[in-house]
Amino acid sequence: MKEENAGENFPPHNMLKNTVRNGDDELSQQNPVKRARVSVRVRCDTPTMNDGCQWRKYGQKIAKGNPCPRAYYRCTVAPSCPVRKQVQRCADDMSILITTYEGTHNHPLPVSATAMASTTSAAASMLMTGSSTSGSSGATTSSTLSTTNSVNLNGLNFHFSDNSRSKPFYLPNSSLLSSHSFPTITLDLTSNSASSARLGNFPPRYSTTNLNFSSLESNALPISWSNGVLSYGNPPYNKNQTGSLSFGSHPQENLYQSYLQKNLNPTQQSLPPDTIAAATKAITSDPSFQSALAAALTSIIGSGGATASTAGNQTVGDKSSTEPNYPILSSFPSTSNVNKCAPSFQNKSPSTSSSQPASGLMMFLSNSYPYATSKSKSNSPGDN
DNA sequence: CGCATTTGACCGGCGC
DNA sequence: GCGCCGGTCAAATGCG
Repeated sequence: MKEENAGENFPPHNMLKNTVRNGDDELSQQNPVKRARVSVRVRCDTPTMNDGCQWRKYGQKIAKGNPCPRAYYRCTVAPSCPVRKQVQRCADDMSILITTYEGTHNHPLPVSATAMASTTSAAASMLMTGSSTSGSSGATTSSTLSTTNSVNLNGLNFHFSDNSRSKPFYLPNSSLLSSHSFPTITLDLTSNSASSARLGNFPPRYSTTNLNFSSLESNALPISWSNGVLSYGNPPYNKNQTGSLSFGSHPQENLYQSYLQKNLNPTQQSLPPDTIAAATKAITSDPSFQSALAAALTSIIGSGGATASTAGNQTVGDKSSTEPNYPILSSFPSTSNVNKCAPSFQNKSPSTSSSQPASGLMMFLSNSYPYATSKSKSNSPGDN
């Protein structure tokens, strides 16, 4: 593996990125053809969201068409972690924060982060599977005129679009997803009003995949937490962070894997080349995915309160996984910074963050919060 | 003192 | 071939 990024990359010796574009490298290793990106849209007034990972800002740029600067972050949990994320506020609605994750963590993540990550990865994998297949059938969607498919899962709207052949982006302003031809999944966690508006804007040609969680509500989260699969506890990493959920015995990685094995396996696309629609269907119908999704959502919330309250017993799943590579494609909205987008509670707890009650979820999803920005620092160094 | 963030410049890719 | 835009690097500054 080339971790050219290895934490050391910053040191001045390669002053020129010359040739080395890590992203590509990873890309090649992980996905020969294309790499999926997961974009998360949430209503958040804070500069960044919390996803349980540590991020280091390495750049900021003003994208054309969007008055708001786009910030670039790199995962610092592990020096060699290639994962990057871009954070940008939606020009149309400044209250919406768009975070795009790219790359795969090659280190254990905080539980709260992994939960989200698994979800995103699953979605991403599925997307990729579908996209790849689309090569032949992809036309299917496009031919229909609309490259976007949406499915409603327990109140969650999943929007899949195939962008491999069309323009990558769905927001007028942004280039946030400018991935040239990388499939992109958008998890839309904005409130209905916002998201719907936004989605409405998505022209069929946009090639992104969108997961719209716009109407998340308690009922929307059928979640299977109860399964016992998830439990709240203290994450291995962010000790600072409170809200975290952990998986009882297995890292959610299992969910992810099982999910992949069942349906997403990129290599062996079990999904009918039918396209994204099929993929969407498959993914949405897959309980594992749902669980993962639920986990992810909880994680978001959790970052806030889950632990706080329930934390009593934690089942820390911990990094049980010592596995070198996490299947995680990316982390979710996160927590890394104090500014994390989270409920107003956070205002109170500057330092750490995070103990927001689950109720935060609703807030998180539906309301906007006052900026809590302070200086963003990376989140807890994890415990490691 | 060390670490993270900020800001400007540079490089590469893509489109025209 | 030129210009534009996005993305990343790197030095400087600030804060803890």
